[in-house]
Amino acid sequence: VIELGRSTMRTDAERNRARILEVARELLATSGDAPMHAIAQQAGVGQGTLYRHFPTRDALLLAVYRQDVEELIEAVPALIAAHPPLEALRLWCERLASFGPVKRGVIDALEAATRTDLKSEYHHQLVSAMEAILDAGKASGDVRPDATAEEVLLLVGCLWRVEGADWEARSRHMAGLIVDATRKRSETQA
Amino acid sequence: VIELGRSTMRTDAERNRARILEVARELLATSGDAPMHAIAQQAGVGQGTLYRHFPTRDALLLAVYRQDVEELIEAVPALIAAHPPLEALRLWCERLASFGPVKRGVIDALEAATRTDLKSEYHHQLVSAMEAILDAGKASGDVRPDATAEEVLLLVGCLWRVEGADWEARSRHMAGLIVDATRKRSETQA
DNA sequence: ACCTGAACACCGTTCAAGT
DNA sequence: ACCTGAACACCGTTCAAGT
Repeated sequence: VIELGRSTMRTDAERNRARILEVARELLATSGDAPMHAIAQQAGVGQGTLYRHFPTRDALLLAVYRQDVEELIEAVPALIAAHPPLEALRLWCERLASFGPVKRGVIDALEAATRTDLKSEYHHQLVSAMEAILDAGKASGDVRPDATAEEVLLLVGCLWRVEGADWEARSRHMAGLIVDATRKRSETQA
Repeated sequence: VIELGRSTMRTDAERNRARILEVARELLATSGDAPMHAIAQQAGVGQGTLYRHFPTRDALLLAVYRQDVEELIEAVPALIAAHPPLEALRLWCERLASFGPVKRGVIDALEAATRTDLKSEYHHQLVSAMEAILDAGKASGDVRPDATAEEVLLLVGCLWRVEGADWEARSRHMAGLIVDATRKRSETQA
């Protein structure tokens, strides 16, 4: 049979997969390092089933946060269209930060994915998204021409690490610092 | 007997401790996640001895990189004395980056230490060191008054993550971005 | 006092046997 | 096809027995 992009999965398999993702998202949000066996048990499946759907721990983590990451990537064009570049960058940072410390696993998963296969699909997409923002800013003269997408992404990655009670206000403030780091400086530079 | 700060350790114990540190530094530089048992074996001691000297893996990591961290902290006063604040910050960033990707374990160890006991001795010292730089810059009017030591430290932490062939030039460039993020902006701000 | 190394607990991953 | 769960390999940590 020819494999279509569609679900050629058996119904029970599909249900299991969905249930695993649901449970994993729940457990990982609270404990962060929930063991695989606990996820399988809570989902009511054997460990083998878990590994059939997600061949490795990192694969599961990435799948759990895939939606968030994709949303982040897809949001970029609209942001660029609706706002001046630096404002778009700031809004994107805040959206990223808004996932909050609870979902800090996203970036860990991404980092892991980036490290294992250096040409990770998502890594490339994230770089492209950031490049779109920066290029718009360079065209309008708001963003310094020497800022690269990779390094700004690295800076933006810090937002996930903000902890504590007022993480929301503090990460917003840090987003401002990052935006200013990419801003083209006036001629009166030191 | 009264415990002095001095070495009341038996000579063999002291030699073991030194040898463990030496071997650990070596192994961790290459593999990064070298197992405890391998370190003990390579050092020629039992696992119990390893744990007698360093009660946990994090403790060992921190001890291995203690020298680097202390050097980083102690370098601050001289930098402030010899350079204008923003230049001091830049030089400090570069010194930090100069440890290179090989020793990336430093920050991992620090992060782990910070997470386990939130009032980690070194975390506090690092914040104080960064505050000294920023305060000097705020006094001279070069640094924006709203920049906090914690957030700048978070940004600086990204420097460790720079990888690839030309990591040296790229981390130097990122240090420039971070310095600009803390710079007080002229009145002609958007 | 300090050292040794077998043993424990735990976790990611695999696989023979089931349906 | 897909599922189950016992089993394997590995790693951090402990502890009874040695010197």
